[in-house]
Amino acid sequence: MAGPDFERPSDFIRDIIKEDLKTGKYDGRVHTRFPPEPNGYLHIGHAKSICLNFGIARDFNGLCNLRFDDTNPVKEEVEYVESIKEDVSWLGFDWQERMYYASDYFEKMYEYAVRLIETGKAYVCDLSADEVREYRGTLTEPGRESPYRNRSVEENLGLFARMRAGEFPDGSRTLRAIIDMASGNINMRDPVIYRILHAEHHMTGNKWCIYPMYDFAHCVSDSIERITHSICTLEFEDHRPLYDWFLDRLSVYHPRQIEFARLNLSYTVMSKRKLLQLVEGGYVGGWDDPRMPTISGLRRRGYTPEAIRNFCDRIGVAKRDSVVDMALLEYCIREDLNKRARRVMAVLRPLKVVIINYPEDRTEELDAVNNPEDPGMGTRKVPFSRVLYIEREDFREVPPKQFYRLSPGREVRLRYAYYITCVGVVKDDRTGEIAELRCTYDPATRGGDSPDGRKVKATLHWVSAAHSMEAEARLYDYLLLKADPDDVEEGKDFKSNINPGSLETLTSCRIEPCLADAKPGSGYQFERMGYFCVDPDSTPGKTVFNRTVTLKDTWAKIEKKK
RNA sequence: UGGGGAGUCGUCCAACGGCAGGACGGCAGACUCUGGAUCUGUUUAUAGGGGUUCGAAUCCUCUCUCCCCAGCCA
Repeated sequence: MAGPDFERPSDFIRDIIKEDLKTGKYDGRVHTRFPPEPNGYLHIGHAKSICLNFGIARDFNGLCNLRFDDTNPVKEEVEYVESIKEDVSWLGFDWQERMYYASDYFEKMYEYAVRLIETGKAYVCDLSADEVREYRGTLTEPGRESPYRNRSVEENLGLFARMRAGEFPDGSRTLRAIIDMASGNINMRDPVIYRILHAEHHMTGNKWCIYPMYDFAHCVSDSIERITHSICTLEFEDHRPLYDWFLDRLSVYHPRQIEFARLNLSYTVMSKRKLLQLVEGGYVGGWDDPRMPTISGLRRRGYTPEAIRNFCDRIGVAKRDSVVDMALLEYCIREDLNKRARRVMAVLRPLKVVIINYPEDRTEELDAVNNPEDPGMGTRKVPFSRVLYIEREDFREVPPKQFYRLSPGREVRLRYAYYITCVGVVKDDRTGEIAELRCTYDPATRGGDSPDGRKVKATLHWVSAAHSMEAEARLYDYLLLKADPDDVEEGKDFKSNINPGSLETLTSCRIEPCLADAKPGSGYQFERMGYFCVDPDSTPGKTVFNRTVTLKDTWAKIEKKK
């Protein structure tokens, strides 16, 4: 895969790896892994981790595994496994034959747990969940040792085997590590290694009724796969001593855990819990709603893998909490689409224009450039006739200062067509709304240039009324009104910041005939309006477009300032 | 008030004892058959106090602020 189109800066993780390579720590190997739990959809924050892990493997000639961290059967489903696989490969990464499940290692993990018991490092505890909590102590007070902590190895072995055999109900017993109930690090206060869960697992079915906890399963999985650098997010920093403790007591291959700051993006939310609230509360249409920061949402919105990868390269990797500006994500997709998207004319809010000096029965085919950034994309023919549509916002009966589009008496250019001058405004008798514009055209300006060299200040996009097709456009705006969605009044939550105008649906758009063959997923630039892509909701009768992102709009900015 | 982390332009990331730099955003201008794109200029930062040093964002020290941890979740 091609790298970014700018020099990728190093980062503290790559620096560590370079150092390890220099000292021969892992015999020159670099092996990472992306370890999602299949309990939800991937989002842009996961993309950061995917790009980091797979990117490091690529940069250092190493390998990156895809591993499903599926140790909690009550939350995990195959549906999520499928969507995660789709999203990772859509992003452009390839785990080759190395797709694993933590559940692949359940037998090995059981053996390792037995070994811990045998070496006096683990015990079966009969305390209930509530009691364990009570015994754990608090952030400032040490915990107390469980009364079951001193059971004999034989008794522990017997009890653990019976846990596996299904002799005990859920929650009645756990296997715990013997570490230090007075540790300032609460993770070290005899953490649970196995719990009893009589639940069907998406991979192992009913084979198991005890399941390992994350801290145990994760380090063991990394060790089994001979991962060199186990990269995770900051909240696991406290867990590193435990990660190291297990592998040290087990005397097995020991990867190095490195933590980095997760991605936060302004004007959106990233936690699975909040995303789920948006879906279940009906605030969005689903996990792949184009307003969602999920990979599937971004894909449907028209984002490309290239743009997302480039974004992940640009945001960098560090250990400090941060919030990346949504404007950077938008910059990345504009940058990508500007180079590749075919230009096309589409009128979102049509205003009828009659060219009164143009023959009624005439149609011309005008040449239009498909992408000025890439001449190789060629040209196309656009039909022109007496009755046209232009964008309603491109006409003002009383033009404000700095508005230099169409108004009575003013001349503008219709892109690739002619100069036209507005000579009349027809209004609806009842509503007073502008129903139609009367214009004249200058036949000498065919193609859009005037032989006498006179200038016009504006160029408008347009479509021929008779030749254009109807389409629907869905215009998206930020899902949340505030850059920090959690900035709310006392007693309220982020949902009070939901943007009621995050979706505007336009059903009477008029599009150029060349869009007749537009396929779902394909992206276009609607000249002057933004980048759009075809939504899967499209039917043969009506194409539905999602606005991926607007173009930078200087006029909109001027108007907003007033 | 326990433990673990982190503080650099508005935002994100660099600088690893030697001129605080880049990107995005903002502002201004040039150019333009997209008020797009492109190009140019510009704005603004080392949390605070002490110390070491010829020289400190970087080393030491004290202080302050922010984040994470009390699931049989990951």
